[in-house]
Amino acid sequence: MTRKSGVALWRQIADQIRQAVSAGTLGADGRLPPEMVLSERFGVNRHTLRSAIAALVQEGVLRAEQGRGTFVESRQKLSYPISARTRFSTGLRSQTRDRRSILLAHAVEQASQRVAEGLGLAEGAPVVRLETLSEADERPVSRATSWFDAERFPGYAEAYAETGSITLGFQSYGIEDYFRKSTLVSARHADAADLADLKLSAGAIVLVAVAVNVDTQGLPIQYAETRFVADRVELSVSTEAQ
Amino acid sequence: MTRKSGVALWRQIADQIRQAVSAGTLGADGRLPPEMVLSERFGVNRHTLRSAIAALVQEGVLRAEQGRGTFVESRQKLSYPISARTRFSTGLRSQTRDRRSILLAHAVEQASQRVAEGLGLAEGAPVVRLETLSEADERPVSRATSWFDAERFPGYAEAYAETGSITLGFQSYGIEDYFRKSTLVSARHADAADLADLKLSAGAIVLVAVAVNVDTQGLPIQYAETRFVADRVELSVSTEAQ
DNA sequence: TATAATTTGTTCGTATGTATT
DNA sequence: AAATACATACGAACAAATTAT
Repeated sequence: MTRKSGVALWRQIADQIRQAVSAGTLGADGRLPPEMVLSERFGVNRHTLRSAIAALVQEGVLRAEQGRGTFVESRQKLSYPISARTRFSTGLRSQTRDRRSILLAHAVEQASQRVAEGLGLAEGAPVVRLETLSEADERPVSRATSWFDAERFPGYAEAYAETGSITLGFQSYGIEDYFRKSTLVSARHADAADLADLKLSAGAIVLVAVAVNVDTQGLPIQYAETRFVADRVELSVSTEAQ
Repeated sequence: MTRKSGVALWRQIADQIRQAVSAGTLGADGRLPPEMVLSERFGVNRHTLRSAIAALVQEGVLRAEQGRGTFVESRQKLSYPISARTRFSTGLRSQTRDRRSILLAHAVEQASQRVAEGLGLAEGAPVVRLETLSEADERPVSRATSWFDAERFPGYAEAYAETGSITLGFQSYGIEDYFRKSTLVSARHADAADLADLKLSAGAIVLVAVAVNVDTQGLPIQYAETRFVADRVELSVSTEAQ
């Protein structure tokens, strides 16, 4: 194993273990092999391997018990559906008990070129911006920034704050139904803000979904950029029966 | 900025710059501020900043010219459509001139539980495995592992090698049309094999798409796991008009 | 054209973190 | 626990290429 890549050896090993565990090629029975075995398998010193395990214990991926062994903390990935009927609030309801969204901040601002394009507005048009955080089982899952046309939805932030839901927020403006038009999915390292909001450690990955929702007439009503914690979430695209 | 996180300072800075550039908050005019300015802005020594820039130059994100400055190499992301009619070969045709797929290896093996489930076969049933690499403009874009029912498609690897296309390979078995049934999208750090095949540097991210294709009767005919270079690819999900 | 200013590239030295033995 | 080797980070100065005056 080489160093010099800018990533310490213990973190490289930690990443490999995290991945092998999630792929099921390591600790499939819930238990990791002894440190000596692992250190030989990865070709590193036991000290280095222990640093990696310590980091994963800190992250909540593993649990080490003196004299017994190291165990996998079961953490199934949340599967987030993406379809024409995608709703941010309903997608994960069945998979987790305690799920909630938190409104971190909101403001009225001028639409950037990107936002204006997504909402079909002129650049600089007034838009409402919502910053929200979603948690499942007491742990952060996603961090979203949404924009709405401020002329059509004045005070949308308040409507959202009262109802606690995007869908219910729209209902107070007479919108009974809406559809997901498009979703662009990419992935990148979490930035400083994401690291703080989503309580991640350096080097963590976020899945980024840029989505446009439209009303029944096909007019854009929401432009959103959601950052999902890649370790905890997968996106499920169903394309059958069209 | 802290060290000791297991990720070198220069790499943290590199990640920040890469992201700021792609977000347009840095080098929007195609030119980066001088090293002295950047090193002060990020609160690091000029050496450290230069290491970060060197890594991004190596990656192809930036270009440095002595005496002139450091410039942004425009590299638009390839947008890969995901829909019921998704074809691996046709998706990117319009966005790039030189695109090709390379068959790295193939074998007949016994279906693992995961593969068997995807193809609707019994665990241990014989399957054909294809290892392929896709390039666009001389650079690796994706690395895929595909499985096919060996009883229904004996010698599929040869059919693929001759035609150079999944779609044409199916045609030699009388399958004129097929559909993408489902796609699971996740993201992770590239593993050692991905780093080598996709010519990436440590810490790089891959978008993983696990897909099932079905024939017109709805029977699974292909189970595939594709790793896309996250820096170069975004997945585009269209969900309108259902 | 000549010179100064700007900007990237290189070379010292020193201190600390990381990994192995 | 200690010794050793390498990678990372900072500081200062100088060299080389380009641009502005």
